[in-house]
Amino acid sequence: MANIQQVAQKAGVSVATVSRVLNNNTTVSPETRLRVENAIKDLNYEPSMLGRNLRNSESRLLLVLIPSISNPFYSEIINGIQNTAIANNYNILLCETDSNPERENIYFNMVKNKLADGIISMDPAVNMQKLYELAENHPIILCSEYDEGGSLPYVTIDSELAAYHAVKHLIKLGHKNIALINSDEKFLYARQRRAGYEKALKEFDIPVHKEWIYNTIHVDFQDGVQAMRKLFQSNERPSAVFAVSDTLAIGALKEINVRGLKVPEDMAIVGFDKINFSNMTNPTLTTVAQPMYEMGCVAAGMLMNSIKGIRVDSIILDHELIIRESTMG
Amino acid sequence: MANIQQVAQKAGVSVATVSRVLNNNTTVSPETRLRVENAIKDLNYEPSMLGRNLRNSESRLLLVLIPSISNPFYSEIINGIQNTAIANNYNILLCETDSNPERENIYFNMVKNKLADGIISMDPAVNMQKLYELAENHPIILCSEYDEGGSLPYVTIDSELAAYHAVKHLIKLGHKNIALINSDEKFLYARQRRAGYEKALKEFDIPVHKEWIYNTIHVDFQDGVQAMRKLFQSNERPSAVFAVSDTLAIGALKEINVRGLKVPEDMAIVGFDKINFSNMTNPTLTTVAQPMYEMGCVAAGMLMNSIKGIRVDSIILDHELIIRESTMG
DNA sequence: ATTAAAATTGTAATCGATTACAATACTATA
DNA sequence: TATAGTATTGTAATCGATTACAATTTTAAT
Repeated sequence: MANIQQVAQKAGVSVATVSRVLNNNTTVSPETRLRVENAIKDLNYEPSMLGRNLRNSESRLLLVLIPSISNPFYSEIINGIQNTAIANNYNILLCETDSNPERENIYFNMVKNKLADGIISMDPAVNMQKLYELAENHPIILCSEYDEGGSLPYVTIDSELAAYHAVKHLIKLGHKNIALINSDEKFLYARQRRAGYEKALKEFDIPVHKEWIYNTIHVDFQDGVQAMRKLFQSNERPSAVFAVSDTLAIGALKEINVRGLKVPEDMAIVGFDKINFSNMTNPTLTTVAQPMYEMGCVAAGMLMNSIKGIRVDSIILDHELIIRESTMG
Repeated sequence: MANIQQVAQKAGVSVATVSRVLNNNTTVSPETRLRVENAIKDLNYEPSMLGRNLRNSESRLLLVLIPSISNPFYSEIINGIQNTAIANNYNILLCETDSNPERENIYFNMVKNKLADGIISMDPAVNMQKLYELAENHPIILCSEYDEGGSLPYVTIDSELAAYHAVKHLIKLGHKNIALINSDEKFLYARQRRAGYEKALKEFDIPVHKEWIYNTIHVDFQDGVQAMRKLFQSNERPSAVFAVSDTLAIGALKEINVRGLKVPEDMAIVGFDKINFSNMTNPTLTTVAQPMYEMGCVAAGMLMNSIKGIRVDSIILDHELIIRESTMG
């Protein structure tokens, strides 16, 4: 592997000139440029990022923290982040925390060790204290998740409003007995979605049934199944369910099907996230779409600005209710 | 941010000694070690990977090429790769090609630029010619996909045998009219799975119906739906379908449901891959499991060995038939 | 022809680590 | 005590780029 010295020698110039050609920023005479370019081709030279990064004190890598790679919710966000990053000569280091603090630590250290220039965190279970410590010296953006009243910049949607819209949609369809399958309310988004749920009910003078609110431990398919089982055990059976994630909704759907009931005739369902699979179920799932791709792009843009030293402000993006078969037959 | 010089000064030693403490390889006297460790703590020092990587001529990053992040098939493999990498002080650069040659080029350049130490490719549409060029100077492992008769080391399963087992399972259940939803046969795995399908039929003296073999363009849900529609148009309707991917199978399942038919009573289905969602459909999907996590671990191990200069041999792992509701009611 | 200004190129320091080799300090043995 | 052997530490080169500053060449204006 040739290095910049060898190119310089071959072209009969100094390394500075080669570097100038490489970064075509300062003036290099056309003839010299040509000589250098030929030398580069002849030697099959590729500049080493190791040298460049050390000199520039940057890795041009963005650390992206997600709880789990297999959660399809993050796919499109990651796409947006990655495309934006690449367009700006950055790349991403996708890291799965499994909500495991040790893992998290490894990743935080990567930033301290300059292996990454900044962080986009999408982990709702992230250790906020450590994140703030890190934020003193490194750019950090929260994506989808955020810290209410905190000082870390974020991109997200208005979860309360989105939940409100989802539940209102069910009410407009004539449903009064609407259950909520929520995740653990230690998560901000869970509290907000519950607030939106209750707000819609109150607006239409529908009392809130504690019995019809179920909190799951995780946000997996099986939790949805479990939740639905519980709801079937309640005294009066609800006629509709709002689940705060598609995966939960799909679990609920399965349990309803297993009992021989029809969606939406016997039980309507609304999910949340518009994951790919929500379109593949039978019936297809009504859900709330977050602008995931855009969210990823915005988050990446914010982080890169922050790295450049530009101050960034938090952004709240619009959601959209996607009405499909699970509520409209 | 403190650097190694400052630590050395604070501890009253040379940078060499600090480096020795950092890598605790050569002998450092206990007292000196303590002084250095204290200086490290006092200064909140974190070694820079930029300096280390340049000096060591390595990035300790493994490039992982996948066609699409949102394809759940890769999740577990990636998990395996990442865990193995981290355990060995490596990390992964997860790159989505979208089967786009330009994108691919960007990633290949990252290796040439020393931003990554090697490649694990899982992209069936990868440009083999370029991969071989790259392989002259950089370690490359193929995972799941491979190049028949080629010289690149790979980890995979025996696709033909797996397909054979899947179809045999259907035959043992009494099916004779078995359709095949295959992907584009430009892919090796597609040709192999077709071979397995035909082998099973021949073994039981069942003729191969051209009409019942459908090749999709992509491997998405909608392709499965389309394929099933076509199969419903054939003169004699098959009683079972073997789809070479779960996503296709789930598409087929949807189309069968839409027509008011029951799985497996009216039509049995076998998928391939055991993606997470294959367990969440109604009915749950009989499928062929590849040992994905293990495959990822093995691939990562092979790549790291290859980087170390150790010669590695290709490996074929075992598959497993997962019998669920879509064939057994 | 002279000279100031502009364009081009080179020299050498620098980023932050690792490590071969040299130098020094310590220990044990005769 | 002298000395060989071992343990510990330091010096300085090195990885491969970038860039401030200096030096040189070219251009243009008088």
